Amino acid sequence: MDIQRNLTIKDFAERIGLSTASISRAFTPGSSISEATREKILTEAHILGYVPNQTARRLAQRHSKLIGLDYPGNADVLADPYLVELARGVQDAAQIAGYGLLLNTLPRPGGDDEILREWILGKAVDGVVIVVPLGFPVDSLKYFASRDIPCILITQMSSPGATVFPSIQLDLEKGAISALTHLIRLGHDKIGYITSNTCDSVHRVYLEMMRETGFLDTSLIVETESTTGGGRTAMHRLLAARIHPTAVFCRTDIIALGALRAVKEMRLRVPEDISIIGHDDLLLAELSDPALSTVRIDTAKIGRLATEQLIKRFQAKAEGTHPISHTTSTCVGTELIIRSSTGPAIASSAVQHIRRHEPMPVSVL
Amino acid sequence: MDIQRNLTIKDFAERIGLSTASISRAFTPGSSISEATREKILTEAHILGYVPNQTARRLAQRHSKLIGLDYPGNADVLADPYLVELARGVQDAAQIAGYGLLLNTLPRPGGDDEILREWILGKAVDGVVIVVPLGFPVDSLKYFASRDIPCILITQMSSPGATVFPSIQLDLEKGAISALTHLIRLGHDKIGYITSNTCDSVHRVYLEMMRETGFLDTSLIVETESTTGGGRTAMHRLLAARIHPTAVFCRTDIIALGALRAVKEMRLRVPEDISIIGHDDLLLAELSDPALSTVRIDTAKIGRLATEQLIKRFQAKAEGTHPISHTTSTCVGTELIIRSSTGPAIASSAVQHIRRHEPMPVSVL
DNA sequence: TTGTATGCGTTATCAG
DNA sequence: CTGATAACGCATACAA
Repeated sequence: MDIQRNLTIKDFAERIGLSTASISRAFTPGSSISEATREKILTEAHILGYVPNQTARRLAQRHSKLIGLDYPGNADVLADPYLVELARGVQDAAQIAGYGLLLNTLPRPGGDDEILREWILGKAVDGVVIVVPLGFPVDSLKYFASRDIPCILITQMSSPGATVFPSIQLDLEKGAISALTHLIRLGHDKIGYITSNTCDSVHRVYLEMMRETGFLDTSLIVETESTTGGGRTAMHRLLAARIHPTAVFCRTDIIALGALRAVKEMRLRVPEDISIIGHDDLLLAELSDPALSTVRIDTAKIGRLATEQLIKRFQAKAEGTHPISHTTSTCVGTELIIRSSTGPAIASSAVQHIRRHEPMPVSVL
Repeated sequence: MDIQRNLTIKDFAERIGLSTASISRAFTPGSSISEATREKILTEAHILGYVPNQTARRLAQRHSKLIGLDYPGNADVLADPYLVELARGVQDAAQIAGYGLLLNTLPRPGGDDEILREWILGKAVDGVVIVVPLGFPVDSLKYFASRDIPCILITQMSSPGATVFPSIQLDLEKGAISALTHLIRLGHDKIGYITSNTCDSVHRVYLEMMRETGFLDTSLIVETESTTGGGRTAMHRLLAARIHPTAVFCRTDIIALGALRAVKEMRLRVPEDISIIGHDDLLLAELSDPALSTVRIDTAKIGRLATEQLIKRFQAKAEGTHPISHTTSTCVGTELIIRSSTGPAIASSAVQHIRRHEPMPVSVL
């Protein structure tokens, strides 16, 4: 019993003496076909190795069963643990619903949204999850809003343009406030801030709280990219200054990990000499030494949520119903996680002048 | 100038007074069309928002421009940094070549290769990269070898079944030998081994070298899953024994990170009291404290290599030429990276009896 | 170089 | 419930 290499629905139908329509129906749940013939077709199919051609199916059904994940501005999605977490949530939800996930990880010649054009206008995907970095011109996406490929945005709360698409909004304010309050209560008054994003709500919260408490010192703010290298360099710069902070709030755990390393390189202790707190609560956060205090945000869940909502939308569309508003938005909050990298600011003023060694040699660049 | 929602090639052709064939040709590099008309068509298309329907294209061209990545046995691809690295390489190479990547991350009802069936028999993908864990019955994949969807295996050298498909073979022996030699030269004679895989070449090398040197003690071997939790538990078990190792070789960096944590929980120092060496050289390896000595393997490169070879194969097939042998296999080796988690076994015998404190409280379970 | 007509493998429509 | 046939949107001989 040899298996034909290219068994089409027509061949298969002839082989078992039925019409192509019946075959098709056997593979379509909920279609009018007797259980007996469906059973027969399915077993025969398994024996002969017939599986409906997915591409043909998608063309006829006018959907691709594919979802796109786009992160405008950040090309290296799989290099950023935060985005991997997010992608994981999206992938899981997509696959559970029977959808495949397409990633956009490389910048393309012809602009960032070249692939979005291809996806949406070319109907390569049924929907797109767009992770919008703050400061990104959401209006540039308006072009796509009029097409019939649904999109959902993952963005920060009070971000402009959330009216263009439905969105999952991250409410980072409370978490940021908790983190800073935590440091202030520990007695810190020189609180540094290392960030990869100077125009988000976390940054705003930092500025406001520092102003309110009178601790604001803009020389304690360093902008860098969200890599360990960036965090390390930034922290070294903070430590090199005459007045250096006794606590540092890092916008991402990745930055915090780099900062942690820099502190160790200067032979200072965390949290005795300097407290460090991160943001995101990556898996790594718990693993570092000392374990990182951070602001937890369930990234995978956000991805899952976005995807489920997206799928719900174009399934509703397929059924002709539009029960979900076009500009629905769901909010997801954050939560302070206190581990071991933050502590009281007792001896810090003394430390500041005493501890000044050569940095340790760094074996790996 | 309104943009029609569903602009098909036919509509578009009529709009600009040309045939559908010309439109099609304009979007097909290397087809016989005058540069003038192509130019015109492309600009008009951009204005009117016409992009060829990908699905229809794929059907007509009989390929999906999609590649599948399957990891039989491990469902949680995106939770394992090692596999993420691999996926990154695959994704990059795929996207550069204009292919999308489909991941299989969830176990499916009806067996592990259910989705492989769908992919290969349903021609949902043009090719599949299969990451074969050791011990996996490669023969179960033979069923797919006869189909015309090319597969490539990523597997360990001297793994059976590499003749079924072309493969990228990981040569882990030299790296393992280097790692163990490194520990032996440092004076260690009680070398533990924590692994997630008891039937691979690393394990074999460990056994052989321990036998040769007369250091073999099977009570120093612990099997666990490749998670930090697994590594931690395993290390605690080793430390609880009467005779505990002065150095431990961990099969993965993830395990090593967990082990490192366990050592710290017992208030022992790395590498003064216990040396730890990992395997894979994840990004995290360099970040840990102390930085992890490990066996480097360029995982992303392997993914890239596999994908490039896969794409080359079905492009050759499309052109009717078969320049690449069906059982080509490429070897990729490893390299020892010495950082700070390994050191001489000087005081270890003393330590063994002196240091026995209560374990530190563990804040996070 | 261009246009015409047929095929890609399935689904959906409409009779029976 | 089942079968014939027209879409689905594009690519590609083939003819012009």
